[in-house]
Amino acid sequence: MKTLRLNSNDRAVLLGSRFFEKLSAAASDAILEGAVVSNHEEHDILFHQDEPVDSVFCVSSGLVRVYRLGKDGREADIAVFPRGEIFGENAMFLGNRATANAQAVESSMIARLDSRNLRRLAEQHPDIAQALMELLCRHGQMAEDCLAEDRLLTAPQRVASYILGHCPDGSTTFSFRLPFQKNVLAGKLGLAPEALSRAFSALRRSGVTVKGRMIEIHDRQALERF
Amino acid sequence: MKTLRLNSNDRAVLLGSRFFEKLSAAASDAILEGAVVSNHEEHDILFHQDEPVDSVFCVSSGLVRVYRLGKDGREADIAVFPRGEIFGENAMFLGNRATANAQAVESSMIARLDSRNLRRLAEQHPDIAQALMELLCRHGQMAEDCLAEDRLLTAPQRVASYILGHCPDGSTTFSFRLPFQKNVLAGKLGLAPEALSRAFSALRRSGVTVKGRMIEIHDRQALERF
DNA sequence: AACGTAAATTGACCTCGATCAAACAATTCT
DNA sequence: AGAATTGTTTGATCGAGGTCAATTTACGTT
Repeated sequence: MKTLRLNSNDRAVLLGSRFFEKLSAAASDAILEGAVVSNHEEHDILFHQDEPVDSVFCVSSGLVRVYRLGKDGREADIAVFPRGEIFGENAMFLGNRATANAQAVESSMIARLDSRNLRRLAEQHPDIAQALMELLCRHGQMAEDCLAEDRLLTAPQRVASYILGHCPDGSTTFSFRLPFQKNVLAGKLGLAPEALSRAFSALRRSGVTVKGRMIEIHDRQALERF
Repeated sequence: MKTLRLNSNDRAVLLGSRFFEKLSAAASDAILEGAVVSNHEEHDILFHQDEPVDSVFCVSSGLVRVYRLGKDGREADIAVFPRGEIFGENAMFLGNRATANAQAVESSMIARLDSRNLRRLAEQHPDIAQALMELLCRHGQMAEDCLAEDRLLTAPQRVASYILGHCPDGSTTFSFRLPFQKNVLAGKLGLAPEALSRAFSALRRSGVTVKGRMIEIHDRQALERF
């Protein structure tokens, strides 16, 4: 695993992300100043819960899973971050300790921004502070959404909700490719892989076709009713 | 329900809260400038999901439950806020729309801070922005903790974890009074009241005594092992 | 194309917690 | 105090989803 400065592709990915979109080029440059990027193989651990962490992380390519460990060794996914997403920012506000584990789900390029630098910039530039607040808020919302879905929806309903989240508003029929293995989707939805599989086959009766990673929806309404 | 300016007691409660603790008196005064407080009866709804909200809320006295509604009418608690806690700040960053419902669990005094004012202050004062970021982070963590516990722990384990959260570090034996009805605790832990009841009786075998709202722990280790 | 490995599916079983109903306890009200 | 209301516990039943084992399918490699 080598650590390098960002190349132009890394920069482009990060700058195109939600976090940077409202920031000026100058502000973005200041944040990325001194950032490094490193390559991680599938299953590599990026940080462990309770470990000191003095960076904020950003997925330049690949996929990262953030999860907690139960004392029996079972794992609970908190979030899954695809290319362009920032994660690990919580440690910045909690004594530089990670509150979860992070693992590369596939071979990934991970950028690291120095959190001291970011904190200093946030003090000086209200728009950076604002961007950070929006990031924290989005991540809080993600967790709340997840919690509410876990508590309110059955497995097939959660899967239906996930699919609908990928459906453009107007269309009644559409298809898309899962951005990761079903494995990972199951974890993200808080399900065992077997349960995800059964959920898909339950949805088949409502016009959902699954072939490998391809998902086809034939009747949006039926899904919404589910 | 009358709306008034804050009295000295309200101010004292808010200023003693986590959010204000690191802020200067001047900063706190500026935030509380124009704040109003109103009385709400048990079960009063403070705001509904998707409704426009242009305040940040603070519990001056009483108890507030934040929850989402499933389409079948079932409710899932996201968080419960006791006296001194701030809530509803998410709407500030999401187009002034509430992402959940909030309800007074008991007769409560609720302070309302103007969110435009707060946003403006955060732009001008880095320490206020910092306090907001810490608030957002704590609330995000709360949701993540909850999610992880839901996914990793059984009902009795969640209850044990809740009890241990109230146990001072050193002591092996101690007791405390539940800060709200079992009803509410059940919701907070994502359980039906019956399940909470059964969880308590399962813990009885591990040295937990429950009499009304009083909880007594006789063997901390046993609880931790559970 | 064929092989080997890893992922996904299916079936059988079992546990946990939701739900419904009823008994019981604790408050509040008169 | 006694009645009425509300909260809590207990019992019985049921269904959702976890786990384990056995296939089947998909995919990367040669």
